[in-house]
Amino acid sequence: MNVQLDQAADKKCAIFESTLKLVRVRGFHGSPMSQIAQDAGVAIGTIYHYFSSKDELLIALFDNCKQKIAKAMFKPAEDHLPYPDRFVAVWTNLVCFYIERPEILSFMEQFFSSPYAAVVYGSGCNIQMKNEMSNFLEQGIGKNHIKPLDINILTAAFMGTVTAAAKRHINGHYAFNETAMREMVSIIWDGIKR
Amino acid sequence: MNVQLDQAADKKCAIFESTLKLVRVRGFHGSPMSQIAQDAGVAIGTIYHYFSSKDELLIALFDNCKQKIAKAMFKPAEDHLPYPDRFVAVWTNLVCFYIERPEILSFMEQFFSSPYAAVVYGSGCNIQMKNEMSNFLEQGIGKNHIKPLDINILTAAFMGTVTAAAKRHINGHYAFNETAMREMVSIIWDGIKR
DNA sequence: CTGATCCAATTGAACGTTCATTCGGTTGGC
DNA sequence: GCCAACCGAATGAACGTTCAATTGGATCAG
Repeated sequence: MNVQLDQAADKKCAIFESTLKLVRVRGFHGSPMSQIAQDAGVAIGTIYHYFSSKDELLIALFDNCKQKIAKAMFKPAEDHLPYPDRFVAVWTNLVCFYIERPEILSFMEQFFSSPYAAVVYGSGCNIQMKNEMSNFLEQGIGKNHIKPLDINILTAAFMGTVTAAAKRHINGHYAFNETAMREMVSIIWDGIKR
Repeated sequence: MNVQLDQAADKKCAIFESTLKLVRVRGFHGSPMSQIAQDAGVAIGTIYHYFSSKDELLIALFDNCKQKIAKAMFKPAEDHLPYPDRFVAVWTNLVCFYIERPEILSFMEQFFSSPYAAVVYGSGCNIQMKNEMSNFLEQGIGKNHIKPLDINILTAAFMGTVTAAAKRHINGHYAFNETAMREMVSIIWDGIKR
């Protein structure tokens, strides 16, 4: 039973990874189910056993990525760092995660700037990540580390700089080493700190 | 002759606008040539008279958008504002432009996070916008208004905050009025100013 | 242990649809 | 009469999805 579940999880995982890989280089557009299946080493029918449609596969993959992102950002070991250090850590964690897994950044961006985004905005299913991020920033305001700006402004500044930095690194415009990342996170930290 | 050119320009323009409209709500994926033609009020064959393929249409549209963006950002009337004011103006101009024309933001984002981006990165065809933006920021460094950070870091911070703010406004998460925009541009300005 | 039964997991050929593109024909200004 | 602009039915390829058939592990009666 356990073995079966693991096999099923493995297959789902393989389908997810193949989808990420293909979507990054070919777009949603150029990633047919037939190629996803071939790349994942399963039959087309198997994908439809786990996901009722291509749309559902992409939405499930989106949820899966969201969880991975949240896990990569907030590490228990860093929970009790002084707030400014923790801010730098969380920002850097996310940039590093995106740099390590460019296909996830690409997928998330394509997803958000596509009609699928409506599915997510419409329902309340992105509450989890929003809350974790919002909580973190609100905590900073509450403890007087951050100016009392609207949470949306803070979130936009945070996420905007993260994705812009990661994209620039990935497309080869600029190598964001440790120094560059510290410089960049300093820009936003200097801008929002009390 | 002049009339003919105008008519041709009108048709190209109609095709561009229809493509933008459709791509925003349906994605590249769900924007068939047949629907673009119908929405633009031309025959499919007419599109192929102006563009040799769908790919070429999308790349031409990308270039067209890039020019519009550059024009919206840098207004001659603001050229001689004190640098800090001009910085705020340029940042705000771009956010406002994207908010007014969400289909252009959506198209650019989809374009950049799709395989088409490689076409653009590969050739040197985005030199113009890069230069205008780079010049502006380098000018700020040269005149001691901005910290001497790498131009890529500055550009990433600038563009990242712009797109994040515009996206948040467009998808209804938060209404970026004049006050909110000033608060947000202050974050990055405080972070990079000398 | 044996063999009967069951069903989730898996397969890929087949189906109908939709797409990008083509091309032979029409129009209208010069 | 010429040619660029324009048209849209026709074409063939590619796509998402279906489904009848197969496998193999789990369950259990005898």
